Amino acid sequence: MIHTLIRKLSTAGGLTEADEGTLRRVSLHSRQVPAHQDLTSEEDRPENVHLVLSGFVCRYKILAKGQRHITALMVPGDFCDLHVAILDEMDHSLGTITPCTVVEIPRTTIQDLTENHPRIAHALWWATLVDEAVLREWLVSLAKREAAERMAHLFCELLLRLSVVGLAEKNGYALPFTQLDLADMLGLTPVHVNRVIKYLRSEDLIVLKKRRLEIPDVARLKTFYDFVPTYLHHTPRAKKYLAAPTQATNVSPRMRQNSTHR
Amino acid sequence: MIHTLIRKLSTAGGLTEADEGTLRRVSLHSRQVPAHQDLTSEEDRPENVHLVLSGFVCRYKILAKGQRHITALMVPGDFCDLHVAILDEMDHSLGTITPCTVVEIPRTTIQDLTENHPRIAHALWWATLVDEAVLREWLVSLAKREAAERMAHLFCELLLRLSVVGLAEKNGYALPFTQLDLADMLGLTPVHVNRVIKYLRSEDLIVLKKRRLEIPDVARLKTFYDFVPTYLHHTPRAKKYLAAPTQATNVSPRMRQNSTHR
DNA sequence: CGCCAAATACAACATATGATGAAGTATCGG
DNA sequence: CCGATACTTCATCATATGTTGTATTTGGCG
Repeated sequence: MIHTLIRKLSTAGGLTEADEGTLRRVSLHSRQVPAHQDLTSEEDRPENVHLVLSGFVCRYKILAKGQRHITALMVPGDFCDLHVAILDEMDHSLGTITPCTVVEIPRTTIQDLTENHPRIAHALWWATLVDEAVLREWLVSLAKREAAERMAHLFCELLLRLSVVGLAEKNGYALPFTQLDLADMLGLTPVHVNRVIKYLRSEDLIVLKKRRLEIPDVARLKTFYDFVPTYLHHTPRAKKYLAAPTQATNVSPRMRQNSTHR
Repeated sequence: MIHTLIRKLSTAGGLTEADEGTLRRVSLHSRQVPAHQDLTSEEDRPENVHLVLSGFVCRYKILAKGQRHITALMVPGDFCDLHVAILDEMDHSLGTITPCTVVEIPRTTIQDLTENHPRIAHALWWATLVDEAVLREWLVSLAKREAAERMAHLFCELLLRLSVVGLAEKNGYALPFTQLDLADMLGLTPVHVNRVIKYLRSEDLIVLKKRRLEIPDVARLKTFYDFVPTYLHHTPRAKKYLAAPTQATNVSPRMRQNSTHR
């Protein structure tokens, strides 16, 4: 189970076997959390860091009008809040989307890791920065990509991230989100999410049923929706999945944009 | 000049006079950079960290279609890339918006600071986390706030951030952006930025001329556009500026939204 | 098995924002 | 002081996405 963390951090660079042992030891005691439950909520001052071993966790904010927006997605192997202990209060919440297995690691343990295990410290730093890079990419998506592009982009990102921890096959993976969850990630209405899914299906760009996503031609999806995975900062090991585009067949121009300025 | 950094970091918590001296020494050698010039660009592997002493710097990405999106704004006292040395390559660029005074600090110096000056290290961590919090807030803005709200939110944020470093008066500050710059931050068209400015003016919410912004009634703007500054994690010292809402007068419903779901 | 709640699907209409183009108005170097 | 360039302003039209409401399907659970 903990393999996910180790697999992920290994892509960052060298961990020794001793390091891996340390990580295993630190995350022995996990607990199950049901779906739709908060791990921490706004204005908490959390003492523990959360590591996801299985399931999906999201970081979200609730606006004045009661709308939820999901600012980040944590998959197995991801830390949720490696950092936040430094700030006085949380400015967001963490909640499960699916049932999850989660490890709670005391701040002091993290401090020990960063002070006495330089390679682990470096790997944790790396993970934090990648998270931030993903956040920036989501920002750009919201700002400049239209709905279909945004959704395709998310699907490609997840394919890569899940591949790294062994949770995706060559062109498919379990996607346990409701359309409302997707709406709250993509900044769309549930209705429009439905429309876009319908469109992507009609173009044979995705097959989505029973909470499982298949991408028949990854390169095609990637090419047409401008997915450039550098921001994920993964090493070649993961790159084999979303490889160079084959020459792609065409996608009808509707639901795509070729405007010069947006 | 360097006071801006010290003022900002002091809001995070205690720096001793020795710490301040250290910071001053580290940032002695600044250089002038003209407007519209890159400090680093994508795919660089930068060796120096940039600290802004005067002027505005932005972090931006260029999309496949040539569009620019600005993901972050650095004002005097802000570091641009405290971190990025850990990743293999930059996934974005840094460019000046106005002429700037910038200090380039070698990575090794930063390492020394974080290893041998615990209070400074803590303050730098804090600054990094606040930057990330701002990024999340921008994400939410793009996802759920309509154009006018988004712009008002940005103006409020800048009032606070600039106040902290002594670059804003009680309800105004220099705003040296073109409408195109604003468009690239807010994820809007320049045309629409113009429309929104026109609207905010017509409601007497802002006075914007000669690259200077005045906010006649800060509380009113803040209230009607749902600005909650906790995400900036400023201590009471700064809070005096955007204080509790007085009872606010009304804003016409056009250009505002009261939908339940977006 | 069958019920109930939740999730999906779809249609019709409303609107915020984008696209384009063109006319004013600053700004700045020479 | 001039012209060139960039910026602002505005009008018109186009469209992606939101809104509302309802029907259908799915899935968990007694």
